[in-house]
Amino acid sequence: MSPILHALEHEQASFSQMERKLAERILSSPGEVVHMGITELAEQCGISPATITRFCKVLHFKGFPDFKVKLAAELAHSDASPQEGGSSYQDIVAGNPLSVIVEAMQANHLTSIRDTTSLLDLERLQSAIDLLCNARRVDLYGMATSSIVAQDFYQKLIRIGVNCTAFADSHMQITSASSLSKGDVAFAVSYSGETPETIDALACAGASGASTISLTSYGSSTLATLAGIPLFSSSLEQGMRRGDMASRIAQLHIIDILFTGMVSTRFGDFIPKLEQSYLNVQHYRHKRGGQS
Amino acid sequence: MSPILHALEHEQASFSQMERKLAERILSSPGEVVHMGITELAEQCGISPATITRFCKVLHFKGFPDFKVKLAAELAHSDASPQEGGSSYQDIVAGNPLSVIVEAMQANHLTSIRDTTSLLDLERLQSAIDLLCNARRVDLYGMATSSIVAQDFYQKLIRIGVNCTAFADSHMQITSASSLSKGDVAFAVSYSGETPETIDALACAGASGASTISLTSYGSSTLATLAGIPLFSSSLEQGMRRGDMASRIAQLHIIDILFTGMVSTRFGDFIPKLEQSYLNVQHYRHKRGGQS
DNA sequence: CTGATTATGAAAATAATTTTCTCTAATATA
DNA sequence: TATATTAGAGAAAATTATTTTCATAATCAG
Repeated sequence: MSPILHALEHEQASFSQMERKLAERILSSPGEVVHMGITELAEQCGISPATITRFCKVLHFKGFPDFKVKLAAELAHSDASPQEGGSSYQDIVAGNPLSVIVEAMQANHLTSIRDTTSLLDLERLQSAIDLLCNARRVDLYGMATSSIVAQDFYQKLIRIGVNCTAFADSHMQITSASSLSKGDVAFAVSYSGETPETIDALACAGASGASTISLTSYGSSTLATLAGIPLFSSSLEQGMRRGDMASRIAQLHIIDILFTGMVSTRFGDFIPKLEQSYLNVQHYRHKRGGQS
Repeated sequence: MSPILHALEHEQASFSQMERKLAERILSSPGEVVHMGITELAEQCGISPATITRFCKVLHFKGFPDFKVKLAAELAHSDASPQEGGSSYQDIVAGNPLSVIVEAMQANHLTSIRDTTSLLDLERLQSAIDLLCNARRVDLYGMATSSIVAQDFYQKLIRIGVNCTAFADSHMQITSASSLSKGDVAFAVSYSGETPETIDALACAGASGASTISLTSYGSSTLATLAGIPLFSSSLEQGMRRGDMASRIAQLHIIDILFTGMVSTRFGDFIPKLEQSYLNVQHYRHKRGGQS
C-alpha cells in the first residue's frame, strides 16, 4: 500500500476525532477523493474545509491540492502491482459505487491476464501456431460469448490471407467441419468447454481428419479432452452473473499471442499482407466523396 | 509512455502555436507541471491561463486540475513497471521467440488496462450508465475491429432485456439512426475515432434527437467531439501492424465496467433477467437428445 | 480587399483554498 | 469548585486559482 494511505491507517492514534473521520473517508475510497474539491470532501465527512487544509499541512503537504496530486500518483503505483493476495477476483454486487466497480474490474482483468500467461505452455502454443501457419483452411467455432472470440480471431486471420471462416450457426459449423481434411485446422472456443454445439463441431472436424485446437477455461472439460492441442485461459470467475467477462479478456489475450506468434513466424509472408489490407481500407476511404 | 503524453506528442499537428508551446513545456518535464498552478505554467510558456484551460477542455479533461491529477497518475504508472519489459508498450518484430512475444503481449495488455482505468472520468461514466439504463432503445455502431466490441456489448445488453441492436452494415446503421428519437441512445465504437461510417451514424442519431456516446482511443477525434458523452480507452499502439490488439482489450474493459455499472444500478430489474437468460440456455441444452 | 472565422489575452466572474479569528470544550491549576 | 489555559474546530474573510466572457488581432476564403 502507498505510504500516504499507510500513514493514514497506522497513525490514527495521533489524529483528532475530526481528522479520523477524514482519514477514514479517504481510506474508504481514495480514488474518489482524488477527484473531489475540498468543500465536497468536507461535506461528506461532516467537517469544515479548514480542518482538511490543516490536516494536509500536518502530513507535510503544501496544501490540499498538493495532497491530491501526490495521492493520485501513489494510487497509480499501488494498483499497478496488486501483489497482495495473488489472484484476487472480486465479486460485484448491488449498489456498489462506481469507483468500487472500476477497481474490482481492473483487478479482475489484470489478474486474469497474469494468471492466463502463467498457465501457458509455450511448446503447445508453438505447435498451435505452426499448425495455424501451415493450414490449408481454418475453421473457427464458438457460440454466444465465445463467438465473439472466434470472430475476433477471424478478423485477424483474414488480414494475413489465411483461408478461414467463423460460424456462429451450429448447423453451418457441422456442415463446414465435415468438409475438412488433413492439413486443415479446426479451432474451437468455449468458456466452459461443455458447449454441445461446439463439441460436436470439433469432434466432427477431428473425424474428418483436421487438426484440432481448443481454447477453454482451465480445468478438465469435454472440449479440451477432445482437442489435439488444448489451450487454456484462467478460470476463476463464477460465470453466470459476471457474464464471463474476465475469461473473454483472457481468451482474447491468447488469441493475440497466437496471432502475433504467427506473424512473427512468417514475417515475410504476413506483414506485407497486413499492410496491404490496412492501406486498402485507407485508400477506399479517401475515395469516398460524401456519406452513405 | 502515458497516453496523455503520447497524445501531446503525436497530435501536435492539430494544435495551434500557443498550444504547441504548452505541449512542449509539459513534455519537457511533466513531473514539474503536475505541481504547478495554472498561472505559473502560463507564465513559463508565455501564454495566458485561459489558453491552458481551453487546451485541457480540448483534451477532454474537466479542467486544469483534473488534467493534473490524471497526469500525475499516469506518470506514476510509467515508472512503476520497470520489471515487466521496460517501457510499457513493446513492439513485436520478426522472429521473436515466443517467450518474448508472450511477455510483450502481457505487458501491453496490462498497461493498456491500467492506463484506461486511470483515464476514466467517473462522472461521465455514470452519466453514460444512467442514459443506457433508461434508454428506450439502444443502437450500437462499429466497423471492423470495433464491431467486435459493439457485438460484445450487444450480447450483454440483450441478456438484461435492453432493447438494442448492433449493426456492422453502414447502410443499416444510418437507417436505424434516422429512426431514433429523444430517450434513445446511440453508442459508437471506433479505435481511431475517424471511421467515416461510424461518424455518420452517430451524427445522424444525434440529429434525430438521441443521446450519443462514443468510445474511442484517447485523443481528440471527430467521433469524440461529436458525442454527447465521449469515453476513452488508452491509445499507445501504432495501429496498423498490431491490429489494435491492446485497444480492443481496453475497450472491452470499459464495456465491462459500463455493463456492471448498469446491473449494479438496477440490480433488482436486471439480475433476475440475467439469471433467467442463463437458466434458459441451460434448460434448452438439457432437453437436447443428441447432436445438433 | 472584405467579411467571416478562429485564436488569443485581458479582465471579470466564479470557484476553490487558505488564513484569521472566534468560540467551545477539555484539562490543568489554584 | 472556580478559573485559567489550551487545543480543536468552524465561520467567515482573505487570498489565490481557475474559468468564462468579451474584445481584439490574426488568418483565411472568396
